[in-house]
Amino acid sequence: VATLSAVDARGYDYRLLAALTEYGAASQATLSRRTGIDRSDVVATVNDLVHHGYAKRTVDASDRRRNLVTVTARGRARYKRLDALVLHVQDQLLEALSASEREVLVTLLRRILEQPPDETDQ
Amino acid sequence: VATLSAVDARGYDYRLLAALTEYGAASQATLSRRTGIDRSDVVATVNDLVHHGYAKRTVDASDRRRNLVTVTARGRARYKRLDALVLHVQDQLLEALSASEREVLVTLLRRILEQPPDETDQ
DNA sequence: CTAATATCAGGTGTACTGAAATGC
DNA sequence: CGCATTTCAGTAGACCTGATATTA
Repeated sequence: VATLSAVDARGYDYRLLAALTEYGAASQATLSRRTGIDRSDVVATVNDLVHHGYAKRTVDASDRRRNLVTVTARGRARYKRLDALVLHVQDQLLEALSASEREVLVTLLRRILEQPPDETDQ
Repeated sequence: VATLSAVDARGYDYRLLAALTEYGAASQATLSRRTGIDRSDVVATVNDLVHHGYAKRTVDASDRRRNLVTVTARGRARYKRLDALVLHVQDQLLEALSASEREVLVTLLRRILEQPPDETDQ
């Protein structure tokens, strides 16, 4: 987090750029679903990415409601830079754990996250 | 988090009440250090606790800079209620893990947290 | 004078809600 | 018509940065 702000980026930027370069161009609603970022926040973040030249916004010809968001070459370079930073931070954070311990940790956390949400409140 | 808001409490309330009932009365600066909550936010949260009758604020006679914060009987009852809620939520969250798995998880996370912070930035 | 304390005013990133306009 | 998409305006809690006044 602090590392991202040092290069003037936020979590939303990184997550959107990651979705764009890993999964390809998509409409904003699709990006929202892929990243878990709220639609409203996708709008603001894409505004920012476009403004910095990291992405392009074009109307989808086959469905003119949609804005197709495409990553630019600059955006891809930006993502590579951010991703390297994030990986480096993760490595530092997990340096107290061995490789097999990290696997155990990920497995346990995944089990928690993949738990069906509780529906007791009704 | 959502559970706390259902009873009109926030994380800061819970953490301060916990520190007060577990460690006893203290000055606001001490509470800040014990809970990791910023001094500014301690002020606002104590305001709220006092307003609801969960805590008392009195000037420390031996050092008049200090405000001694004391938990009231109401505050202790409040904490018991919140603590029960939190424990229940934790249990739900971790229900996918066995008791020994939970121990492993806690051990791994503790190792990460007890890591000396990185001082690469100079 | 230096240091600690309490307080206030404000800013930021994350997350969400509600409503409007447009197009399928 | 219902439905999806985009956009804007606003709210909320967590977290943090100063600056100020008081007292040790």
